[in-house]
Amino acid sequence: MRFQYAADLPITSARAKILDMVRRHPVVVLVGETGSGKTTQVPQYLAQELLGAAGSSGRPPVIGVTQPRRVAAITVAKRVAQECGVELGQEVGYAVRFDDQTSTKTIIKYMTDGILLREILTDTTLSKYAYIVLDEAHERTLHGDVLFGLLKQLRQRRPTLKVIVMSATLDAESFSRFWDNAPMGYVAGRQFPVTVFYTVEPQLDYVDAAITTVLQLHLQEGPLQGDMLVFLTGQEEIDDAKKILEERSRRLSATAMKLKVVPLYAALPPDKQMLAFAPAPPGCRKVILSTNIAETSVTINGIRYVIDTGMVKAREYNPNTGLDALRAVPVSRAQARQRAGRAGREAAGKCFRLYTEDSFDTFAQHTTPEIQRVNLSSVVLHLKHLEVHDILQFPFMDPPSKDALVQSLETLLALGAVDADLRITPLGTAMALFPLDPMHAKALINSFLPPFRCGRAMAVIIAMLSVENVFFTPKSEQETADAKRRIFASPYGDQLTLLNVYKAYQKAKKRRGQKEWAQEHYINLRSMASVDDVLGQLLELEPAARAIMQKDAGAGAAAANPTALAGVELDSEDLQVRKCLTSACFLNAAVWSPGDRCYRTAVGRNTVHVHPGSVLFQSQKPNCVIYNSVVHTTQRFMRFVLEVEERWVLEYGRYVYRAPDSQPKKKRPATTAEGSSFLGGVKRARGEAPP
DNA sequence: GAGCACTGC
Repeated sequence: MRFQYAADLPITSARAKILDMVRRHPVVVLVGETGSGKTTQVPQYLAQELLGAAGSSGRPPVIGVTQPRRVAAITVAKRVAQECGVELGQEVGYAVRFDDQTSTKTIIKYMTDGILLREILTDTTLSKYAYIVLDEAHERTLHGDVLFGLLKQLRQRRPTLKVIVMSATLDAESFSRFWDNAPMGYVAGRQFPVTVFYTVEPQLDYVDAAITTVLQLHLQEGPLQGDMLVFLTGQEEIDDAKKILEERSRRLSATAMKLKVVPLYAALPPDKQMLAFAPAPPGCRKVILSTNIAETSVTINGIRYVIDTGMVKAREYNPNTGLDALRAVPVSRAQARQRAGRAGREAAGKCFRLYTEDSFDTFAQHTTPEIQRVNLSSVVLHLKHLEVHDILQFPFMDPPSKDALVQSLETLLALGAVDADLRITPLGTAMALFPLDPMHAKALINSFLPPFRCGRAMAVIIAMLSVENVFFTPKSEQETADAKRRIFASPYGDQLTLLNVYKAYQKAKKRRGQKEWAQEHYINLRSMASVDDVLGQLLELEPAARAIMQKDAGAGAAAANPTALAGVELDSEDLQVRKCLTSACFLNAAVWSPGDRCYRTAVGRNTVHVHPGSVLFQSQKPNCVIYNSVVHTTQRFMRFVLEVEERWVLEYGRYVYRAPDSQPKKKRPATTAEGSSFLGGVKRARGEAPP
């Protein structure tokens, strides 16, 4: 393994200082701006340090470098392997879900933070690692923040483990504080200057303002001076803006350079996404209309102008209702700076902010860390599995609200993943094996056990639910797409429809016609391929989960499932699937309220509607449904809805819906203030915890 | 009566 000093990178001059800090301190915070080369170079410096010190026999210790995104882990590993003159997967490798390119020789291992989190489940002290480098820590991803707390605890048990936290933003003091005042090092970046302009007046219609700005700029700025990147909030907005922009640019004088407008958002199929990266045809300026996917996830060459509407669609989770909201909100100042930076990757650029400087000052300093915006039941189950019993005392850098933590414990208790003492149960241990939401993990485990026995179908459904964008619907062909897909529709709802789609996909694959099949039915083939990957992983993990369950049953524990609804030997697959899903998703039940023509959630009595994308949107509304998720946009919509029997919900959820009149409770109880009726209620059921 | 930011295991 040879090393190249990459003398032209800003970080090279700081090498000695960085190594000195790492030698003298257990934890170091490195601040390196975009283009500093820290991601590729620091792990190489550490590798030299290790190889220099080694009188090694046997397996060398590993430098683990985490990244928030798969593409980053893969591309950086490739580049570093090349710089070191080694074959990828030997001394330098990467590991992401479904793709592990490492070997026993691997010294530098790039990986997603989620991979390291799962490795801790099987190697709780991360014994093979000498260094853990947490890159892009400023992004504050859910997995990254959980790793922060776990590594801080782990360092007490394994003081020899060294941690390097790398961040791109200057305010790294908060990281240093979290890590007991760890020393900070700075590495200059290589970023061209970006001149920022604000509007003088606030803009009422930012989409219109964006379109006007694009056209004005296009006419004012010299010919072929670079492409434009416009940040908007979502698919619909982008498609609308594209149409208007194309219309108006057609009316430009014949002498003006042409505009090529390209949309960019995650739901776009890969071939259409590629158009945003292709250079504009000669004599043409490219305008990319993008969601915040262009903020961090992808880099487009040739951008000299950024137009920032200052808005983003952000997810907010309400622990009191258990429901998600997706709303367009102002960006944070850090986000706005990140967007502006996109204009200065190759040369000096300009950024036009469609808001006043005064309003910029009112934006939040940073985007709220993800851990404060999501349902934590999966994270809490993971921590319980790692024997972190007192979740409220876990060292979160920015702790989630107590309500959110308590609510996730209630969910786990209702599912039977923890017992009345909030200790993980065998079922919980089995659930934690799966990279799934706890409800899905429980549905999958149940499906392989009597009386359900629909494991294969359930694994397919859960795999289909855990990938995005199975259906691709261009706005102009919406009716054709809907009609083509109607053949998959199940009268019971979306989960069984997804099963039908997968069965049709498999048939098409058998006759090697899946490409045509996908095209004809407006289905994203790449999503179907990831369904196959997920399905394979679930089926691979399942025997271990079943072994835990059977061992527990053998030890004299209660039967895995209530038997009151048994007799399913004669049930059809549809019926088995519906009962099995209810046995795990009973908290996500909603009942039709004929008076006000909407559904009410069983927990919390919130008003919800069937999502327009559901097969049940147009049909007559069943009395009782379970849903996969609720998202609050213009209204609260249930996504993926399935008709079930109300009595199944009451039976499987009897520890939750245990009111004397056997009606679902009126309101999700406030567990913190008023004596925790739900939690307390289940506690009274001690000794007969839910299955 | 009419809609889905972005990651990741």
